[in-house]
Amino acid sequence: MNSQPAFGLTTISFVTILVTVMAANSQFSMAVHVLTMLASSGEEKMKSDCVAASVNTNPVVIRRLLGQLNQASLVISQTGAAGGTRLAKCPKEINLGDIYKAVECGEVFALHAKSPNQDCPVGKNIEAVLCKIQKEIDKTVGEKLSQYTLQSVIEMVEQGRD
Amino acid sequence: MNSQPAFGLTTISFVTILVTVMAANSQFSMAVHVLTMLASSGEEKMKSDCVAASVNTNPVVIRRLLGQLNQASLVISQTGAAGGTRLAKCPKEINLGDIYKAVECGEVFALHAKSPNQDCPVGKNIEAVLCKIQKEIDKTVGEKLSQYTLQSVIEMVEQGRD
DNA sequence: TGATTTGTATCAAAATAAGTTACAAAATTG
DNA sequence: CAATTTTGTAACTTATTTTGATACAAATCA
Repeated sequence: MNSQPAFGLTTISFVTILVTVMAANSQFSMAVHVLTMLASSGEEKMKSDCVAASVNTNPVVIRRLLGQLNQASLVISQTGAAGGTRLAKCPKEINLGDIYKAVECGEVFALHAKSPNQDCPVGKNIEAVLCKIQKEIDKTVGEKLSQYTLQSVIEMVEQGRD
Repeated sequence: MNSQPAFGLTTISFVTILVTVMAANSQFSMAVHVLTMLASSGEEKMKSDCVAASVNTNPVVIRRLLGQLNQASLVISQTGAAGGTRLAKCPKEINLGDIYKAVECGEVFALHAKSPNQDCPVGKNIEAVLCKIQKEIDKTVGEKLSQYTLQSVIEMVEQGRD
């Protein structure tokens, strides 16, 4: 009777290529923690076991994280006995923006899970608009995070000490 | 032999109080979509079925979302036959910062899942530091999002139309 | 050579997000 | 006022994402 018309159905195919990257959630926090630990150890290499004990997680979780930080050239690792990881640059030369980029798949909010109805004028165009906004917000977050160096984080951690 | 000392263990109890809030991920995107739909309908109330058809989801998902937007005084709903939802203010008076606040539990990155080791000088203090940074980043995101009004989103959606 | 440590694959578990069904309460319509 | 429609919510299921654990090869050192 007075029922509003639903839009026509659209069939959409997705081909999902799953690269098994490490998940991304509290990883930024963990990464900052890990790098702060490495900084506190100076030139000396740290083992994943020791870092894991501070972060309170499994050494493998730390090693996966270090893998990403390594790819971003923030740390240097060495295998074998007496192996371990140390910072690749000094704490003043690393900022939180670098870390965010290194670990995040990098979006503040997610776009629609399912594609909206393409037969609706709004549904057809909203995704592109949201995508544009998303990119801008992420850029803003990156810039803001870049204002903090790892050195400044270390100083804040030290001040908090009682 | 030369194994670095692990920090002592700390037992931490969690009491998780689960308020069944709607989850928070692509909800901001959905919320913007929903409000754009309502705006396009002007004074006239829209039904959750119709909005759901555009977003390509279940009407209940939309109603849950509308509940949050209602609490934030962004929309007005009416039950019963000939019921539905309309905007509570005009699109120029709603900005994306308002919407973000309304739907998000509101953090760009998560703090540690498990509390870090309190016997480690870094573990003991890193959370507070990250929390402070998190708050500042969220503030920045809110401010940036506030630069977009719903009206401006509508205009962008209209421009994308072919 | 033997011990140690990273790197990575694979599996398991937990947490989170999204979707569905069901139904009471509210409001309109005839 | 009875029938119909629509929101509001609870309860449940399913899917996806995130985290944690085990296992082991390759690298490195003493």
